Amino acid sequence: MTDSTKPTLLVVDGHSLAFRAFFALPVENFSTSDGQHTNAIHGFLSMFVNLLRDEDPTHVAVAFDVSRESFRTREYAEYKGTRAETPPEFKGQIPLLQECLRAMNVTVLEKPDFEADDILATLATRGAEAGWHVLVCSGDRDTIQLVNDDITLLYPSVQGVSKLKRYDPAAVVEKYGLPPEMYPDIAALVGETSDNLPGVPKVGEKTAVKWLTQFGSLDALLDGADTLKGVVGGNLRDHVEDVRRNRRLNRLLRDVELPVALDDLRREGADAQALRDVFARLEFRALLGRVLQVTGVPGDEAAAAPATRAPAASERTAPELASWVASAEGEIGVTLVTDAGLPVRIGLATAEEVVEAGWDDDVRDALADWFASEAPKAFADAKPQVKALRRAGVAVAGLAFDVILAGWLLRPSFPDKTLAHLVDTYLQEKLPEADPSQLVPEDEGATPGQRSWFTVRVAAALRDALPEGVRPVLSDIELPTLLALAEMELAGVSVSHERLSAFSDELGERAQGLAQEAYATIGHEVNLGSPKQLQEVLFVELDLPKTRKTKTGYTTDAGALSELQEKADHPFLGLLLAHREATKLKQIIDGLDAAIDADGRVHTTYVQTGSQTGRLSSTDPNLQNIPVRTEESRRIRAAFEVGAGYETLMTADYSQIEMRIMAHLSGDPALIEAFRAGEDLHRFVGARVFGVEPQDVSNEMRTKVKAMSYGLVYGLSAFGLSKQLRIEQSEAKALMLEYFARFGAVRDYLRSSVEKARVDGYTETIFGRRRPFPDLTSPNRVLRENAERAALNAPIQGSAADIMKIALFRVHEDLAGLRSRLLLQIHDEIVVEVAEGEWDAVETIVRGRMADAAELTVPLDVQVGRGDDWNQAAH
DNA sequence: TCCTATACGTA
DNA sequence: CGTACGTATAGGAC
Repeated sequence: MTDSTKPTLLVVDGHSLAFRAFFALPVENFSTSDGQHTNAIHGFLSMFVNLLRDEDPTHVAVAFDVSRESFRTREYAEYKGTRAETPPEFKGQIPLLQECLRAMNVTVLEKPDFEADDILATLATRGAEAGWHVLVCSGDRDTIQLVNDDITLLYPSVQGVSKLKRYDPAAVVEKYGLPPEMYPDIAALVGETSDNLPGVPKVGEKTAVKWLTQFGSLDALLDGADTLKGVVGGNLRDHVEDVRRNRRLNRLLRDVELPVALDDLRREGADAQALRDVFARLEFRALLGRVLQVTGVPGDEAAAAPATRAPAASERTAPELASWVASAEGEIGVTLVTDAGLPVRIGLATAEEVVEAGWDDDVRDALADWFASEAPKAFADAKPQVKALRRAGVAVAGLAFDVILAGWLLRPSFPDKTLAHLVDTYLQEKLPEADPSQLVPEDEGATPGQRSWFTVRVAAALRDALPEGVRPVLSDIELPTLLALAEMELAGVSVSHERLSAFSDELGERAQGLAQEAYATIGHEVNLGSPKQLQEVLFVELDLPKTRKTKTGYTTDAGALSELQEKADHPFLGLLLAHREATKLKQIIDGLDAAIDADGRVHTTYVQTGSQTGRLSSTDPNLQNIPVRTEESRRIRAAFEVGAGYETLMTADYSQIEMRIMAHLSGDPALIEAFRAGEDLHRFVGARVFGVEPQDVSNEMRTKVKAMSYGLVYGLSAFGLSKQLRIEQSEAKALMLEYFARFGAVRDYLRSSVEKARVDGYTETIFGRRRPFPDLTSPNRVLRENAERAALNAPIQGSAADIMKIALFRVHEDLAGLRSRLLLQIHDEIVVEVAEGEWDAVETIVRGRMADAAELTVPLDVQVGRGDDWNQAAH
């Protein structure tokens, strides 16, 4: 039927179809983990890819309304006046949808003062004039007027956006009894409630069609209105002007000036990288494949951007490498290929030249001095490479740049931390990567030397991209910290398998017993580790009161179970909680035990780019969440022992560092006084808030203000405070009011810091580390309020992280002449393994470097502990 | 074998 | 309806 030689143009009304999708898909099934709604985006894209697949257009455009205001509202202020306020959950999705479409390389059009349908009408008309097939996809009935032999309308049916009804001229005649160009005449007579265009009373589609058929045209009908009889005839005569106005307003403009020519709308392959990025943010997984399939321009490999051709790597001997690094100008990119943690090959590069060599003792000896020198070196993820060099006996200095760290500083929220991504983003080039699906790769990946070549060039681009104030965060905090972390990971911490396994066995037996007892109370066995099965037992079999809802039912978390015990105690609950506690501890112990290396030590990996605030994270295993709160759980910490050849462990932690930063940033005189006086913070605050003498602050008062103080840093609400303290919301509110009355500058600071972030688009720590917060201006309330709390916390948590990093690398540097060494960092605490006879020297260094890490208006208090194991050392 | 949801450990 | 993380398990999708 269709002439396949003709181009096919598809034009889509993005707004109206996304809006339909918004109501068609349940919002609770389509939102990201941080609360961004995505139902309209998902629904639209799903329909859109089906359209691309089924219709296979050669040219595509999607048009959007800019706002409600248009030339139509200027002519008739009530136009669309009855429409309810656009839901904010929908509004926020439009820019994201447009971002998706742009990533698909689909032309997105919008023009102030015009509606999307005018753009569709213009493009459709121009397409038809060019002799093309045109498909118009819109949820607005007014577009029926566009239908002719060349233009087909695809209109979403009542069932939803996935089913589109095709309107060609015959279909329009069949449905309305008149040709498409006369549809606006019908609409003008009947009126359009959704556009707030009243029609002629008592005139519906039937009457309108009858009249128009009878008179042949709307003009003829209006001219001959006098001849019509009855009430409806009178109504028409009374509303002639309304009809004329309706007809003027529902005529779509076909000559809107647009910044594109038809040829610009040619379909292109998607920008796969950009698409992956935005879909990752939207947490769309299944959709990615579908979109790539229809937009990938199958069979046309050239459509994918060709990988950048790096200079060929030149193989060098050890002496050649030594002279090459000695004579090379400027920064040298370094890439070390490692195997089992040891170097096997090295590639070096400047922006001009690439050299490589297999790693052997000669190469090591030839490069050792250069590595140990201040000669500037750039890496992509230096830490594992520095560790490999250290294992090979090579010292590293002159660490001038790490592109992965720099990329993270610029966009701490971005999950893809690879050189390939940075090459794409900052050089607009493609890093050659071997296709893992090819057995015999046609295009080889970049060699290590070539990766170094990309690294130095990305480093240059990132230096330009890093704001002035952020550069010192990289050079003066992150890079020195990296060297300290490499050594700490290599050192590891001695953990006693004996202590762990004894405890594990004990807990295993206890858990067994508790499980049996629990089964007895309900008369059958159940998997106590399965929330799903527990829900069945608790809320169906035992018919206990329902707890807080989750996606899949009702929560069985510890807090909810404790509350359940108060309401309707059942022996099963206590046994379940005890079982949970025992199995949780056992699980942590077994994981830790499995992580003990042949050297009897546990070597964690600190992920320097692992947080959005500047903190470190710790993995494989995570040593930053070893239990400490209960007496029993501290037996795990007791398994972390001083290693052979060392005298003791030292722990040093900052006390109340976040509140001190709060005092510094807010300049609150009362809070500053509290810290300068050096008394118990919560007692001091409690005295002020409750209007008593410090010695008269009761435990209850202290608990309350302590929760309040900590909560402040997280953006706690009266609701949250009341829940945590198990007090009435009104009491929590009163407590907050009293707190802020005494510490007003704290409130002022918190308010103004969020406001500043809203204006700037990011927050900043004391040392200039930034974190972007685009959601502070989101119309989506959940998203915006989440961003507000995170923005409140970021400068405080981030400044604390900065301070600890500065202290950490300075301690590391000062320990250089001693045998004692840093082992662990747990956010506000460090653990040092102290060698025989070095305690006093180490204590001086640690106390000094930690206290002096930052110059605040309040002192930084450091607590030091000593012991044979981590638990003892904590006291 | 993957991913998601739930639960829970730390600062 | 309190920020920042990592890990284990169950259970369903593939």
